[in-house]
Amino acid sequence: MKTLQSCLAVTARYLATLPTFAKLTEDDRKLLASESYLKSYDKGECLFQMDEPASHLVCLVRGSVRVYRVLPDGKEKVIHLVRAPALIAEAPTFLGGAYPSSAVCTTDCLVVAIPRKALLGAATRLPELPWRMMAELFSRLRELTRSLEAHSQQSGVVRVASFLIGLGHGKSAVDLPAAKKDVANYLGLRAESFSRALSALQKTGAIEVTDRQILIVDRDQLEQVLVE
Amino acid sequence: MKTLQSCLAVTARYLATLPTFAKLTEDDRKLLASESYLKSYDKGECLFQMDEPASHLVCLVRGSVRVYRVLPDGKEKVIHLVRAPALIAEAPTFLGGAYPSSAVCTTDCLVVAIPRKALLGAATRLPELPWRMMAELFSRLRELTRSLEAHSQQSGVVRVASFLIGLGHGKSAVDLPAAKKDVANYLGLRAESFSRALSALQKTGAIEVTDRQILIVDRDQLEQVLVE
DNA sequence: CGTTGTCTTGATTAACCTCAACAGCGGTGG
DNA sequence: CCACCGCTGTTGAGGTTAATCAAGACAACG
Repeated sequence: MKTLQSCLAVTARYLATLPTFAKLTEDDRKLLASESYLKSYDKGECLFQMDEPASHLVCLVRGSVRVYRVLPDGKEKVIHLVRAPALIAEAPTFLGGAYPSSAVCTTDCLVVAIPRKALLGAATRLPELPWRMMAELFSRLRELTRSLEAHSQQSGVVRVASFLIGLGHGKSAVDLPAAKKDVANYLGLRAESFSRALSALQKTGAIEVTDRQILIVDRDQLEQVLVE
Repeated sequence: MKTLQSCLAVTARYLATLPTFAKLTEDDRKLLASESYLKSYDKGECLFQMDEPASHLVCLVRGSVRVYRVLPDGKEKVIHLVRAPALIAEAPTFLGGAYPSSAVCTTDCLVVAIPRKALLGAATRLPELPWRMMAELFSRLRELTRSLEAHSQQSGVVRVASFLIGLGHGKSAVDLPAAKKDVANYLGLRAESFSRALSALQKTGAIEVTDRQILIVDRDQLEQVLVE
């Protein structure tokens, strides 16, 4: 991790890429930026660990992050695969307490870290901020709900297909946001099963796989998998 | 559903049983109560349905509710099994939009329904209210996270055991909060598998099952199941 | 008394996990 | 430069879990 020296304007510009801060005035963002830190992380570095006090709100402005929990038996469960731009751990930072999960970079990352104190200050100055945070929380809640539905009702191949469709937002070439074993874990599969699911989809001609890059060759066919 | 006539004091008393409103002054609760409705529902009645506009916050003060989503293929997934006292659908009511799920009573229920308008009014009068809502949301988020962990990493029997342990809060006799098929669905199991899991636990002597009532005979043994 | 819905039990099947072996790749050090 | 290592990913064989299909017990109810 390296804390970067940077003028306020640059940090503020980074903040503007996040939906939560996009609608603030430039001055408000600069004020927030003046109390924050711009940091760069290498792939594999840890942003924070489960049970540490939530001292900073992580604004991921470049890169990808794996958010996971360690279970009593030592196994990991990947909860989110986050890609910039996104907020991480806004709830514990806002409400106080410890991070409920750990986060490590799956690529090199650029982060604006907003100290809890600064965030709370901004929240009293800017009454719309808590509402935006709440909306963020709510959409996170819905993501988890969908995830839960998928885990308990759909087969592995279906989960993989719907994950790929959601990943591209309509584009036909998508990069997996993390190593395959982590994507597999996120989808509730073993690495082996994920690998087999990808081969199966490739065999039907729906997709083509090249390392971490997936080409959606036949979207209709891929969507067909969902309803079977 | 029957809307009850009731003096403010009674409705306000009901509100006081909910942690979110417990710390308000009695006057604040009465003001909120004056804009709300006290309703009784029979078992099987519907509180609200997915995709309806979220017009009311449901404060469940007596009874149990099953919150579920209907998937594209028509199947249901039970998201929460709620027991009074509890709030239901606070996020969509607070933030606007539609209910993300449906809710039906699994027992006769008593509810204080707070219209969205009244809730927003109270939120501006009482600045701590949004924070409490947010905390509520956050704990919901954590519940879902745990649920997700359980679904993807633990076997059926383990999920059942840990559900039973959590249900009792230390008590040794617990009532299932819904029909077994709904509990099964909540745990990500078919009714048949849930039935078999209960028999298995009963056979080891950890629990005794009588209809919807579970007696935890040997808690140590039940907890032993979790780590195997 | 038939109907309906819930729950249980048994037999079979399919999905996924586990274990094991191996290929490819990047890094490290002789 | 090559040998070695650790890590990721793929593939195969075999085992286990839970879903599925089917049948029937039982209680609630009109």
